[in-house]
Amino acid sequence: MSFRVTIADVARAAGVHPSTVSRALNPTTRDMVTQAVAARVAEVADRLGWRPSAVAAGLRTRKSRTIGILVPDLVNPVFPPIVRAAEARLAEAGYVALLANTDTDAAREALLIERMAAHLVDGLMLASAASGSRALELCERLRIPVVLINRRLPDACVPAVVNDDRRGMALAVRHLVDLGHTHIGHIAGPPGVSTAADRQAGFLAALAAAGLDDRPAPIVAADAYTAAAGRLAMERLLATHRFSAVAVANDMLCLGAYDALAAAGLAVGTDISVTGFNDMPFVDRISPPLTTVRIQHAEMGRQAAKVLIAEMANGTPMSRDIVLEPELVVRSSSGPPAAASPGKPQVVDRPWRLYD
Amino acid sequence: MSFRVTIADVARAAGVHPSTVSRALNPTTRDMVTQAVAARVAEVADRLGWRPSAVAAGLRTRKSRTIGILVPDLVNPVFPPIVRAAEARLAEAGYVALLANTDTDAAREALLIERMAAHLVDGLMLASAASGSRALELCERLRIPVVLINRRLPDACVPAVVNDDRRGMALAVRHLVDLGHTHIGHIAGPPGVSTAADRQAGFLAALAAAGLDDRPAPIVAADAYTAAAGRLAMERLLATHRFSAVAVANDMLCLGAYDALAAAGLAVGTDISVTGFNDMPFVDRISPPLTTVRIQHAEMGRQAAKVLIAEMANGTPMSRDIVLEPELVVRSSSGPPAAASPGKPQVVDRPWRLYD
DNA sequence: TTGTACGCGTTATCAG
DNA sequence: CTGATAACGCGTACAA
Repeated sequence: MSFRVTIADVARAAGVHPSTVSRALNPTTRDMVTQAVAARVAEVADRLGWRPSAVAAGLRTRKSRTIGILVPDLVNPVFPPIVRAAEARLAEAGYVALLANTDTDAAREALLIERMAAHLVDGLMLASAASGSRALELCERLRIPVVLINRRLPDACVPAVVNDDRRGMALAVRHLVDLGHTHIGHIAGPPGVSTAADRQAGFLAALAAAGLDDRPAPIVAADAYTAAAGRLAMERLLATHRFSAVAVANDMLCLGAYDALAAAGLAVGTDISVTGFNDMPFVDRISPPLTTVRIQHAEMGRQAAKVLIAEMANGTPMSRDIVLEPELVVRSSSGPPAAASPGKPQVVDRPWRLYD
Repeated sequence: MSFRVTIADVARAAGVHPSTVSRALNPTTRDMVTQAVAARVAEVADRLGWRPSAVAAGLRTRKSRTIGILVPDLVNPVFPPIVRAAEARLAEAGYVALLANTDTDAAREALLIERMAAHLVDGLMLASAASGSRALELCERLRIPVVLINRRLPDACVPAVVNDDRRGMALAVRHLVDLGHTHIGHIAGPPGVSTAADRQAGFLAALAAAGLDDRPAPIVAADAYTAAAGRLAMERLLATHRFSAVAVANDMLCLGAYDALAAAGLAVGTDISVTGFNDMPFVDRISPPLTTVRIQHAEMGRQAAKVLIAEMANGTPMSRDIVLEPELVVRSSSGPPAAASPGKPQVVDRPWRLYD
């Protein structure tokens, strides 16, 4: 004997046909049935403890009220706030979230998408878009509505919820310029990722706007958005260039950059200024607290959910990306160039404490 | 026309009966058909691009190859590593993870469990167990295998994967004692949570073991495992007791405790020693780096997945909890009592810098 | 407004 | 070893 009570059980107990029960219990078709019947059916269903089977309904309707969320690595603190907000919004709308980590592995990503497709996800939120990925064509073939989070994809015709990365990085550079820095370096993100390209573009544009583009800017690209890559990048930057400030493409990279600077005996915020990007949780409590570009984590998750829900309703993807405005948060990792400190004379040719 | 290719399509193309296709394609029943048939069917299925429908299979088998993970709040950095590891292990076994945040709201928790039940989850990982929660009886009624993570529940007959919280806290206290502290306070976790009770018990036991139980220990319980609650708790502790060190029940609480100490003009690690619990990501980079009890985050997620998988296979819950051994990580937030510093004379009656 | 009949894609259970 | 048949639980044209 099964302990599951089905629509047929309710129908029997209420003395009506299963179809009627279905109509009475389904909010969208309730008005196809007499108020009286609806009430009685509802009462009986409740009494019997009936619970709709999302699986059976899904098989019939080809909709699972389920959406998948793919992140590269949940342990990266940028993602939890986004995922959390998205999940909350989706839950409100009656959806359940499937979560998976791709490890930025294209094969794994494809596998996960296939698996989620098998579970008939109604939509997919991709926070892991990279240029090499064939995720999008896969989703298109599978006819799964998609929304990109945090990253765009070149000439992709799927909606994306992103930050204004150019503007955000420009904010950081402008801040450094205002502090008096004239030799500003950049640690860029990994190639093939839109945030890396956009932030680097913003960096260069801001430098130009400040009239600081007379010489090539010191730029090193990190291999990945990890602390280890950040350390390596900063080490290379220190070994090959002179600068008094570095605008870094990502907070995670900053952690490694801090390590490299510490190892070189340089004090962050006084010897060398550092700015990050994301304002991920806890960078306000590291030492020194990081000046960074705050993105709207939660709003990003909410908007992504909203876009996806709309897309699933309309059946047609939104054409325009949603661009969120970033905001500069000034903390102690940035300050005036060392030689410009009160009491120290400004030396024109070499005004900064350097690693050489 | 539907773009979905079904078992019937494959059967037609391969010239066999749908049942045969099912058997040939299902790894567990493959040996019920001829090798030749299996191969041909597989080839045809592949050529046609057949993808199994987990939903249809689930309807029939009453198994969704899906498991739910409930956390209080994904933004709390303890959880991502656990969830990530669990998801990885589950994915290996072919499962998909449904993730949801309960906000430690019992009603919301119940709703989410019901919803997941509707999706026919094969199992549930609960990281949000609190004493008031009726989650467990709900799961039992719904006949959903459960594993508890990080927290136990009194007299619950479901398996749990937890830390040895008593031992962990004892490690921290012992460390403080070894440093020379004799007046050690405790900020406890919220009532009704097993980790709070166990860690407090460990604290008291360690104090007794050190012969420091001649007077009642300064203990304040926080309302929740949040930074805000930690700050409040530390403020109350400072206002009412004397101590040179505090063993705190949780890293999150420590963040707030740091704030309270800073506001009181006390330097963590020198004026007042602080130890945490969890070694959550980034507490090694806050200022000062936190001495804390490291739990095996990833292992906890892996074990939980393993237990659940076993439980689902056997149909019967494991009887014994899995207890993971914690480890003390000493950083700069703990040091000898201020008055014991080299050069400073030891004053018997009042050897600590205090907040009064 | 309600009942009839069937399909969604798969698998379990029989026969053969 | 393979084929036929019936379910799994629900939704929905269509008919009444």
